[in-house]
Amino acid sequence: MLSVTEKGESMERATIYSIASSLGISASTVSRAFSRPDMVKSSVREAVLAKAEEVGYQPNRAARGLATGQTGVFGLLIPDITNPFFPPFVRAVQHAAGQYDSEILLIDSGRSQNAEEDLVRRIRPQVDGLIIASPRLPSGRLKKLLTGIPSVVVNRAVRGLPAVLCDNSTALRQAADHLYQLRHRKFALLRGPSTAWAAVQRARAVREWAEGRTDIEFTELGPIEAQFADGRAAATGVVDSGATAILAFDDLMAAGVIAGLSDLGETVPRDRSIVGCDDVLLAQTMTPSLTTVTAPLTDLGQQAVTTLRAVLAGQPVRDLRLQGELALRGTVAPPRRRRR
Amino acid sequence: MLSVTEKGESMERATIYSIASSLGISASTVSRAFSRPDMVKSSVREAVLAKAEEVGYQPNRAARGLATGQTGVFGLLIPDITNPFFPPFVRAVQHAAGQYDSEILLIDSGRSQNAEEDLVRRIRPQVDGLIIASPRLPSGRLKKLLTGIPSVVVNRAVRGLPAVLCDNSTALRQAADHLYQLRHRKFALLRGPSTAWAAVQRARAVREWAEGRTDIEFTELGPIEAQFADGRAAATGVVDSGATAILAFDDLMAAGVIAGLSDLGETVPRDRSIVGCDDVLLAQTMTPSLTTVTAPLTDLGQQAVTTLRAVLAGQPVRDLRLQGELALRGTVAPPRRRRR
DNA sequence: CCACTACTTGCAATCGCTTGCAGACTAGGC
DNA sequence: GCCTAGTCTGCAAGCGATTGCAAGTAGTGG
Repeated sequence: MLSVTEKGESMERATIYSIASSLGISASTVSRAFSRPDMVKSSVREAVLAKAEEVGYQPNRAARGLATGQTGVFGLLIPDITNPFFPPFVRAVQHAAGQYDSEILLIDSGRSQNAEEDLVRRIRPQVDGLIIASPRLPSGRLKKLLTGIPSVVVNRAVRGLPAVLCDNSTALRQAADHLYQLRHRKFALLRGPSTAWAAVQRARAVREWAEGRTDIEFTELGPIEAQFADGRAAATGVVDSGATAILAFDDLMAAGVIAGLSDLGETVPRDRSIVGCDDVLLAQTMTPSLTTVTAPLTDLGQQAVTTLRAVLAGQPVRDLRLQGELALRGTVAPPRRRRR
Repeated sequence: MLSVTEKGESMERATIYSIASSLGISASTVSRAFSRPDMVKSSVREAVLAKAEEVGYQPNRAARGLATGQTGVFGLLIPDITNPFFPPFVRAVQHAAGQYDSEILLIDSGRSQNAEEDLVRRIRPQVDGLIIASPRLPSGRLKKLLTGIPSVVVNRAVRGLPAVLCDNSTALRQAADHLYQLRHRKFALLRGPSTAWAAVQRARAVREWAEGRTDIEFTELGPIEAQFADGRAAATGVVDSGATAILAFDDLMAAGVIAGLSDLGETVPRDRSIVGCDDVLLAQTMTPSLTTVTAPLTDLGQQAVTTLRAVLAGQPVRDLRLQGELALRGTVAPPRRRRR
């Protein structure tokens, strides 16, 4: 009789009640054995834990969530998982969250501002907090959207919102210096999308560098969407500008430009030099590999989680600014002597 | 007094009760207005919906989950989000799930078998079903792991588990034919990791193709991990084999081989031809672009969700087998006449 | 030997939504 | 005008955890 009951119970998902009754104690004690171990006599606690292990008990998150108002889930909103910038970041976030027994709800907005708004609203009630990477929304709308939900913004600075940023202006200037020292004098900057914060920052860094010198030609092209195809299409503009040194908004765009130049019969770095930004997988796997400015994607992800947890704990948080570094690789060379 | 109460309530998150009381009806009716609209008189339903809109009501998922046993979340387990094969797939899954008002819990196992087991166990209680892509676990363990949770396996066939597969054997043979017609006679096959189902399938397809002919040399190399670095390291083996036509397990490996060949002073496709598999972003963005066999990643993702829903609905499901296609691009050319 | 902490435990309410059941109300058929 | 069959609606009991409060136990000092 008893064995039947036991068997029947073990078929069902175990609950604190099933554990409690099989141990002859109350459910509250079982609950506390997990959530407030120090409140429970150690012998009892061990018995509970052992039993839980035995029957494969796992707390019901929905029930806990209902009682505590916490879901144990973080939302992660990114504009385009297909952009190789994000996968390493997503992985880092996921791993970091896992350390704290939290899971990640992944949302891809497809680079659409409206989707960003809709999706945030949709997942808001299901998550404890939100990590939103490279949002495209104007600051005002973004801020309004994010009020009421603990969140941290990655790769974008918005006054009043906790941020984790990547600052590559120094490295970008180093890249320009490097090209300059190789005797490049004609530079082209390919700007990224105007709604992308990083694009503005990077453009500014390079522009400031350029403004300091009188012995160079400097052309700005764009805004250009951070996609391969757009980069490829931009190649003609680069050729028209006569620039021999190209600073692309990101690696994907750089790869596009290289392809576009190839369409026009040119080879990198023989005919022109180019440097990208972010050091995505692409940059390392293309041949020749791409000279670029690295982004500490893994740190970025970890810090995003750390910061979000601080926000959730009500601790004061300061914006974090991680540095990119110049990675010298195969797409930069001295300019070719040109027929004139 | 009343206004104070109202204000206080509107500050809080709205519930079916707050809506019910402000409308003078019962909470059940409000609940039904959402979950079983046809059971509610249309005038009432509209009033409820209007009020809900007004106060920004969103059902509490935890509460619903507790009552129904459904979370509205699908788990998506992949071995390595960093592998460019997966992002488009993940996006497709996420979008498809969104259509049904479900979200995606993303988990990256880091290509570890043990992690696969641990992570599945960890998220199992939090999701309605599981989509598990390219699992590395042996069939037996996998099957046991997945009993009790509705799941669909992608890119791996396991008897008794619903699967969504990508069959590229035909396209792979076409690729081999194409190389043959260009007069290649020395082939190398770079096998993928032995725990990867796709690797076994692809190797078999190519091997069968090769076994049919007596006028070729055919070398198998591997197993090789599907990473850039491993492909790069494999280049020397390729050169040693003397093969001029290379069939790589996937695009990432192919890119690695190209880089490795470049290290050895060779150029693709001048010195050797190579074809990859999957048509990941990488394949399209490298210069020259990679001849490869496409994988219908978007369809794969959608079908995975469709299949999972069928499983959840208790409908019978049949394994789905989508076809890859040969994409001719820039890394294949006739073999160079070699000094002898 | 009793009162007084300090620990442990159990009771019971609560989180917000779903749903079986029963009652109320409406409308059509005779 | 009465009965029957629908339609709608509300009541109340869950779902499985958490947690404030009170009761019980034990250890300590007077």
